[in-house]
Amino acid sequence: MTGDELVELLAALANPIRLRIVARLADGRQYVSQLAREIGISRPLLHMHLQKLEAAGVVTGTLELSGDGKAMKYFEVTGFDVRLTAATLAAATATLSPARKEQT
Amino acid sequence: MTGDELVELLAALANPIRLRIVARLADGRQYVSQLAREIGISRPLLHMHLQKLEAAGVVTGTLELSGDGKAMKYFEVTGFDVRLTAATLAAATATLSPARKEQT
DNA sequence: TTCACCTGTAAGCAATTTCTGACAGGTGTA
DNA sequence: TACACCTGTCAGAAATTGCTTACAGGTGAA
Repeated sequence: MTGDELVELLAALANPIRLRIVARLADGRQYVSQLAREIGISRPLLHMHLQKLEAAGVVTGTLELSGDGKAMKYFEVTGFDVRLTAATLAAATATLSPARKEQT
Repeated sequence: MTGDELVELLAALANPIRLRIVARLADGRQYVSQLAREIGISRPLLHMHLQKLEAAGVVTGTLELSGDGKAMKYFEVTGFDVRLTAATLAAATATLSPARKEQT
């Protein structure tokens, strides 16, 4: 995992709502609308959070057609497992993309 | 570690500059001005980042008087060690402070 | 005194993140 | 047709974060 990917992962998890999403999905897969109801947030907001979690590789979504023909997008957690230590962070930092200042 | 503390820790580490700070300090303690020069950022900016890292418990700073009487603030990494898994996150999420909507 | 270091902080701006409300399209049932 | 579900997206407000510039005070040496 590169330093940039690690930053993205940490940023994705550094949010109470997104932690609740992960906690809920750790108990089993769920589709978007129902998940929004359970967590108590609006569907567009949940959509945004799920995008960040999926981009960071924390969850994955699959669009399925339920028995009665409705399109349902189910999300579930991936098997991520990351250890945070000064040493592991230092190793990841070595692969960070360079800081740019006046790079046009 | 409570859910709120975890969020603070993740937020503190979810930044390239702060990762570089941790990586540098993992090699040994250093004082603020020198650290700013080594990383290549301004001292006020470094000060702000160090505050976040210290608030999250990632680093600690001690103000010392060097031999020639100058006040130097040395920072070093703490021995943090956190594992990120759907299960560990779910456990921490259980202790999150409640989401407030219209709590005046 | 002046210079070179060290520390901290406040004001203001730019960029990003978070969130709401409104919209659009799909299927199946009454 | 109308309603109840499902999906997605966009525009704009609100809040937070990141960063720069400028300032303040300290010590020791020339």
